[in-house]
Amino acid sequence: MYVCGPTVYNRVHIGNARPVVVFDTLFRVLKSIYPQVAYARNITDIDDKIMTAAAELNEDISILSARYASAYFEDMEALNNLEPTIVPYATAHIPEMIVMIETLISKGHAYVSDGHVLFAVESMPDYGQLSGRSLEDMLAGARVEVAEYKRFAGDFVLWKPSSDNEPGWSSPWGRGRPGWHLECSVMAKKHLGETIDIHAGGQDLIFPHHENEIAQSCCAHDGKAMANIWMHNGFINIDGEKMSKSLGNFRLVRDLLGHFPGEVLRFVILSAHYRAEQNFNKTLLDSAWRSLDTLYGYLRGCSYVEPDLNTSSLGYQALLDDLNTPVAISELHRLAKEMHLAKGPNRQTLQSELLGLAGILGLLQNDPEEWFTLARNKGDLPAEEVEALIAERKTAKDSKDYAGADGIRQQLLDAGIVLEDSREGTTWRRA
RNA sequence: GGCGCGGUAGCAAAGUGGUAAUGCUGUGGACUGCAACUCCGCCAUCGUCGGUUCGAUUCCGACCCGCGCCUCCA
Repeated sequence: MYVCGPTVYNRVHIGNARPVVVFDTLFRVLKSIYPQVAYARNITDIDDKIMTAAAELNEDISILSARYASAYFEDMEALNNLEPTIVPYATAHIPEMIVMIETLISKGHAYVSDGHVLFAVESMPDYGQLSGRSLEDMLAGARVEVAEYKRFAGDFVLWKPSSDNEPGWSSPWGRGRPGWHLECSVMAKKHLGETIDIHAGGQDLIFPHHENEIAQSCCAHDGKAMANIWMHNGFINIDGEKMSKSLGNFRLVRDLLGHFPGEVLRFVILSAHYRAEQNFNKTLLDSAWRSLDTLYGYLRGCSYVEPDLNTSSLGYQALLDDLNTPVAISELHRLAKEMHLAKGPNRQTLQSELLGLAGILGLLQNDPEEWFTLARNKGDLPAEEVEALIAERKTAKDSKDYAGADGIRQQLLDAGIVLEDSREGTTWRRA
């Protein structure tokens, strides 16, 4: 499986996280079926946007891209995403890119023009198939001025020249850098082969990115399909509008993580079907958090059992059916409640089944006790102080001093602590 | 203009030709010293209008509304 990764020139937003979470879940599903799954997610570390950002900071592009690549890994890990099996970097594949360009030129699919190498889309009869566009459609909708070095308006760059102060690599066509689409074709081929099983990414990549990848790979490999299956996730909107810089409505993963556990973000993403558009807002995050609280609440106080995936369960079967995560999540609730009401050994069975399904979703990965009690912010009341006050309240309660007990409870509530009394004693959680 | 997606309860979100999962919220009750948690219950006829059908939210058509891509973009 190949998933198009980020261009590392700034912090990623929640929209960038959606394909990662969705296809990480698919990765987990695949691993539950196949002994070996090769999953590549690239890092695009050479691109004009990176060059612009580096120039603004007067910084070397390799330093800037390394910094944002590691920030990316950090953010993705916080969302419980597993490491892909392969993380290829574009700049580590320049020689292979040059080879592919040479192949395309020799087969008559690419031409050199004014220092550029361009892919001739007219040389490929099926061009546009993935996105359902004809060449005429593309010309009709063209909103950009056609660069004069192009033979045909739809032709795209495989290699472009770099000026002396721009990063570049020497090539048969002079010093330059690769076009964006080429990188993925080359990395997919090198690490996964000429025809891969699944190629995935955001919906917006269908055209032109994936269309162009297909053109490059297919033509370089004598017509072999690039991927057997293409999967595209829908967009995340903010208050009904697309996230964009001009609207200033970007939600960086990093910033959201300052207010919500990573698992809450993951839960939100998985609570909608991956192909559907999703509208992101605070209400959604809050209600996801409460849902997770409910699930962890059932688990709290249970002794640990090994997760055990029930492959015939409704939840797992739903995932096999085009990754129906909303149904899988609803099964999480069903299992948790059933477990809660179950008696005897049945309870452990249900618990391990619950954890097994949650594991495929990458949810419920925290220790239930810590989920409720771990301090999240600097000013949070330390657990020891909470415990001390609870003990104090118990003394008051035991002597029927309910006013005193309620005073302490209120004091804790003001500090963001909610108490829950039961026969076994008092537990607490951070609101 | 071309291509495409969607409109299901207050919010979110599955789903099916035979009267609609699940979560959050709200609400009635039980539990509790009071709460919180938990438990039992309640809250939708599926954008509009036609058609096909014994029967449609689910199929077909028209219309209305929202959105995306066609340019870098997850």
